[in-house]
Amino acid sequence: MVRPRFRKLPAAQQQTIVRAAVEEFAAHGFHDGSLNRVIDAAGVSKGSMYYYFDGKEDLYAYVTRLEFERLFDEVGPLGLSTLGDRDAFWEAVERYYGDLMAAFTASPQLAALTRGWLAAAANPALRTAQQELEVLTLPWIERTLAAGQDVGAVRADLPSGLMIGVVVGMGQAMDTYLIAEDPGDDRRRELIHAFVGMMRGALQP
Amino acid sequence: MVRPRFRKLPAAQQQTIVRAAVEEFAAHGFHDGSLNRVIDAAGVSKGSMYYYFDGKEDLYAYVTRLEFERLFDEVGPLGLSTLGDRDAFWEAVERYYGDLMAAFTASPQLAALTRGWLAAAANPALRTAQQELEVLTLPWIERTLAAGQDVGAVRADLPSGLMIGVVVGMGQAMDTYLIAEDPGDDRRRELIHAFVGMMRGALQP
DNA sequence: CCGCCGGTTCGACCGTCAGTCTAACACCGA
DNA sequence: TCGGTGTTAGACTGACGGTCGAACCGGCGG
Repeated sequence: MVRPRFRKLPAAQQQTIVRAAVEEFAAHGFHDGSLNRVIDAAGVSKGSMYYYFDGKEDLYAYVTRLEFERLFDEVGPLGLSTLGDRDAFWEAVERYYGDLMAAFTASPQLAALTRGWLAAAANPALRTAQQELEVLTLPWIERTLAAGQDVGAVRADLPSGLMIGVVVGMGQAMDTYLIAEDPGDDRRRELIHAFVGMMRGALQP
Repeated sequence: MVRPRFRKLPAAQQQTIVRAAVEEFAAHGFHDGSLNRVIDAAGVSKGSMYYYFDGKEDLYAYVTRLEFERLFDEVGPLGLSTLGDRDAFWEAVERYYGDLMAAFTASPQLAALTRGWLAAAANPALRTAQQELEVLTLPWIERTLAAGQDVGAVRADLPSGLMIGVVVGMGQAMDTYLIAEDPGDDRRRELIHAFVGMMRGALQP
């Protein structure tokens, strides 16, 4: 866990460190990202870095969480309360997914960080960082699925753990495809529509 | 690429090295697996190892491919020619998936290696190993999807690259779930049935 | 028998990594 | 001025993947 000392640092210095770390991890992922390079880039000594953070994984979890929170703040919540029927639910999901993808294309660095996170999340070396971030994302997915079940848009006969896994796996595939192909706006909308259609096919009762 | 010299070694010594590498990578994955430990366990010098293989990634790709080929040989092909209608196609897929999962539970080491491979496949550091193995698996998935399209069981309005990605992503989620939960035989059959149902919902026209 | 040569084996060595540890520093109240 | 506390610096450790030149070995020509 990030030490409270770090939060007491002048905002500018916090920003310098966080920015250097985000840049490094977005460019090289967790494994190939170098803590030593972050230290050099941020102009801080190794001793200080270890005085602020428990280690590389801690720093990674911290900055990734920071960026994800920024993303979720920016995109805003999925308006779950106003949903009446199944179609409305899936339309809301599609809109939301489109917003997320737009945020990713607007910030390639965030997209790279997310891709790296998805790629590395299964690695046991990141177990604690993973748990820290899952606390942020999984309940969100779970709530969304539950809302879909409330309006009869999502099947309720399977363990939610399995459905969450499938949703994450499909989303990861879609993200990778969209980032790799980088289609125009129209084509992207089209692909997202088809993709949410696939998700609907997989999840509806 | 593995050097031809390695194949000229006495079979026993090849096996010693391959076995040590499989053990190491199955236990720790690619990143956290140590080439030095493989070298120690196999009782071969570092110079010789680098005389046989280009490096760690090369060794990993080689032994993983070996294990996958063994798996595919064991499970055998999906009988595509005899398929008449959609239901028969999806039943064949379900049978095949069940066989794969049975092979995994029979050989936890192979399951661990596969899991590690799926987890690490997205990492750019493994690009060449990834391509080497995709040559083995992707055409197989592609052919299966094409056979499904022939009998009208799989939609034909999406790029196959996207569908392959989605299938792999869903499969990965299912594998992870099954390995983590380790249900009994009946429950596993049940879950696989539901899972293939989800896949069908996602892929059918 | 020697000398040589290509294929093979060996392990010391290199740069880099994440992480540890101790000495020094800055500030503050007594 | 002195001790104490919070902070910074960077030398150091062991392990990593990878490189390299020396040594070794079997066979062949002289």
